[in-house]
Amino acid sequence: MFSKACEYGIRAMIYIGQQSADFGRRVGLKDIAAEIDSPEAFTAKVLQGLVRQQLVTSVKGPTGGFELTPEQLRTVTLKQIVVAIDGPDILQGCALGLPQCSAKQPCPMHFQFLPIRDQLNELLRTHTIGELAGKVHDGLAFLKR
Amino acid sequence: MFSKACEYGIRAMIYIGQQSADFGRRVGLKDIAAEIDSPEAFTAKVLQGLVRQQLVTSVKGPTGGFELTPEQLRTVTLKQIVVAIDGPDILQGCALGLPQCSAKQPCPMHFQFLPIRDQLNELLRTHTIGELAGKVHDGLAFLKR
DNA sequence: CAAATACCGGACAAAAATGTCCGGTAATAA
DNA sequence: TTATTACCGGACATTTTTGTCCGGTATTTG
Repeated sequence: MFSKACEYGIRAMIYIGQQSADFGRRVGLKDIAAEIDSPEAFTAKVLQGLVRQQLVTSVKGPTGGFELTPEQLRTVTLKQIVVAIDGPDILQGCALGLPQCSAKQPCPMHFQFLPIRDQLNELLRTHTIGELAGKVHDGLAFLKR
Repeated sequence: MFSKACEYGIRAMIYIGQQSADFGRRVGLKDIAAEIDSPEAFTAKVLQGLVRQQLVTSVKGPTGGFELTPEQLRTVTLKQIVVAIDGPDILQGCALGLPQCSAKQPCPMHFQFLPIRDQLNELLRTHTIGELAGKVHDGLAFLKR
């Protein structure tokens, strides 16, 4: 479904979000990688990209690390993260890989897939990092194991 | 969503099915690759795997090629093809890549993703190659461009 | 200011996916 | 029987994804 990079990116963002929301605390790479069970250097690369797109904030030096501002917690959605890392293909590409697939020139699965993809779009569009972080805070969801 | 191998495999199967159903005609690799716009040698590899799993039938020599028996047309589903090529992960794996993700130990997206994945499962499980080939035959769907 | 910390960025490495080539084998047709 | 056809299988090549390493830079603390 999603690439490894995207899985790590989402998990990292939720963890950072949870720490920012609960304790107003920045978290370092080592901490993140340990908490979401991901390779540290690779996760760093993914987060660097998200920083460039301003979906998460980073601070260098001692006491530095990654954090989500209250606005980022409230406004950054799963969709933004997925598109930033994997591109828009999963949200709009043809299931059978046809370069041109539309209602006028559909692949054999087009009309069956459409509602499913629409729901996926809706799911990613309507869930913010802050909301998902809340579930982790409440012990209702987990980021590893 | 699906790998390239899987996209080619599904498209090839539908094309073979359409030719088998409409004309009782075997189709060769060159023909298939041209009709579904895929790399010939790579498509061969994918089909070889499907032959081994007996989802499609092949015959060597002159007048040889690939065909789908009436029974294969009626019984082979998209799900069988997808699982044969990409494995079962997309139908059961966690969206965030957690090795253990369940209702008891859910990832933050678990309960939102479940209905979408269930629908995908249902879609793949209930559509046969024969049915999809029929759409191509009727000019209601296409396999390239 | 100096030292330590932690992200940044680019180069590099390994693994997986994608794609190609070619000799071998089975089947058909003349 | 012999030549031809077309799939089979393995080796090989390329590209993409995944993952690592290390020096550079910005920031904080003493």
